Amino acid sequence: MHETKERIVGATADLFRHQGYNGTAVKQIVESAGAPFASLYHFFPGGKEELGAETVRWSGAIYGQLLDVFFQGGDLVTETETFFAAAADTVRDSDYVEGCPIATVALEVATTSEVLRVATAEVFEDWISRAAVRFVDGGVEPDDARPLAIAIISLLEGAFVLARAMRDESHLQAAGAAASLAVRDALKRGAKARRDAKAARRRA
Amino acid sequence: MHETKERIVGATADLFRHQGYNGTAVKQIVESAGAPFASLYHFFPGGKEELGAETVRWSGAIYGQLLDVFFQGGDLVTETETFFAAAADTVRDSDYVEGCPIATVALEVATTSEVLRVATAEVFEDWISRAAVRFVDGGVEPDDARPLAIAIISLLEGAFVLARAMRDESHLQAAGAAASLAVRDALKRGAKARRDAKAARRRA
DNA sequence: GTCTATAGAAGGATAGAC
DNA sequence: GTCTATCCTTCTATAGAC
Repeated sequence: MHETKERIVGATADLFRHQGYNGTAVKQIVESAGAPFASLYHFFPGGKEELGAETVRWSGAIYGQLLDVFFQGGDLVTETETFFAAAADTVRDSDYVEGCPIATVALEVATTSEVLRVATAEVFEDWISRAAVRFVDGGVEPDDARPLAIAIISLLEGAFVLARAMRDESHLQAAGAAASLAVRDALKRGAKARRDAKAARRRA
Repeated sequence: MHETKERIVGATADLFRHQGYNGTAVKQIVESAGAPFASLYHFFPGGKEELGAETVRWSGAIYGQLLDVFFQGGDLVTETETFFAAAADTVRDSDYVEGCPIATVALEVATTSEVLRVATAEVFEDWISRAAVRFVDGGVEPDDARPLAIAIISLLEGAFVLARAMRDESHLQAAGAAASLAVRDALKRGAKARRDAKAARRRA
């Protein structure tokens, strides 16, 4: 990607995460990116909406990689707890400015811009299916993996809302405990399913 | 409350839930409320921000009553599942327009308006403590009640984000299942604590 | 690809009559 | 408390030179 274009997207991602889509002005973006105003419309002929969609997909991909960083096929329970602890640290250390780069925009545009809604939906779908794969690797039954991924991501997103509004990281800890419980439950079911399958094979 | 003022707040609440704070223009509000433009500044000398704060508190109180409707001291697990099922119905029946009236605004203003942030924080605190009381009534240990309430509300908020963005109610079902699990776990701990206390009394 | 300037619409807010 | 008109700012977007 062109250097200036990348700076613009990066600056936009920061601003979206802090203020959302409607709260971020195009002028503020180019200023923050140190980019010429005309460059924005050169790289994004579709204007703010096109830039917004690309930014959503870009930061969605960046954050999606975090799932790969935290879930590496070790103990799923520990990894889940570490994941939420890291989120708690981030939100606190940023003085409750940093949260999810997608959620604010997603809620703002869900009913007002189909282009942007689709972009946020694709990011969430990527996160969910990516997490589900990791969970299966970790011992969760395939049928349980997607609902579990949805629950984990919902807990994270919801806790970010509470934590940022109330300026209190403990919400992410409470959500992390619930996530840990959900993972343990899914692993228990996975272990039972494998035992049952083994017993069935023995009978056959 | 004065009739016109109430109409303005009600219309603002609808618009906030659908488009958020920054996405809603004051002109749109008075138009939607069928109210004279000047009335807005008569009732809310502080302008959009004051109106926004009052709207957040008003719809927060309305939605808080839903907790009392769904959690009436019956079986907590059933009540939790009914609560999430109702949320799923609402979001689907509204064609994924209706979600939480606070979350969008909360994320938008968390770092840009202290007045509005405090309003959203107070609503969330009300919801959490209100739910925690209900959970204790239902058999959850006092120390477990608040974290459980935070987890339940996080699940609901996060699932609303996913459901609206992806136009799929199943996320609320997955979140509801996790909520149900968390409640069952808390009830198990509550029952055990009561057994232990009983045994301790017997020994004494 | 970048510059300056500006159009044109929409935003929040106010004045002053009634 | 409500009416109409309007101010000023900010916003997105474009024009046209370089």
